[in-house]
Amino acid sequence: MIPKITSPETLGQALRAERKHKGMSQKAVGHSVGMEQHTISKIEKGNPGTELNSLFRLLAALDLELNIQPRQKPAMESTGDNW
Amino acid sequence: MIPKITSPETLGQALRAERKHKGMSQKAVGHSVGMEQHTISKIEKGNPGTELNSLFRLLAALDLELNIQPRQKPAMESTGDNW
DNA sequence: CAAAAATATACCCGTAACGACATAATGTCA
DNA sequence: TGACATTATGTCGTTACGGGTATATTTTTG
Repeated sequence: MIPKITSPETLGQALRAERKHKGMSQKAVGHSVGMEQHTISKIEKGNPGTELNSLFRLLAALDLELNIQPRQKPAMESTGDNW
Repeated sequence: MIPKITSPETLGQALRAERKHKGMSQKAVGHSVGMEQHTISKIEKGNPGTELNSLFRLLAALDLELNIQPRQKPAMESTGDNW
């Protein structure tokens, strides 16, 4: 359900989903672009200190590109809490 | 002409375009989210070491969100070349 | 269930981001 | 042209990334 990407956390979730969708492991993806497995792990977990450098290498590994767009509706949040 | 965003450089270009489009200065944008003007400058100039942290604060300042998508065609550039 | 694979953490180290502040280099406009 | 605004660049101190390596924890699969 395509999460809105507005934070390192949501970005990490989206990246993980894409990786899984391609059936690859963190190790495989990382090594394909010279990154350590633990770095991929941190990115997917939403590490806010991740560098663009790393982000774009990961995107390359997954054959993805980025886009920016106007923020959409606040869209009532999600992560499992059923208020 | 929406550049494909696949590197810190192209991301920086896109962000600068958006900021200009909104008629804001680096200082104004930065201060609105607690960032230094020189940090905005570096981001727009394509600093690969920029942290996601900073990126998302800037996106928030500009009221933008991110999206990931499959890489598009190598994209033979531009002006109507019908090849 | 056990064994194997995948992911999350941890530590050390070299490097660099960012805030804070300052200044130089450009750009804009009357 | 000069005054002002904007953007680029610099230093210092604090903090943390990411590579490298190792290990713990979780998930998958037979």
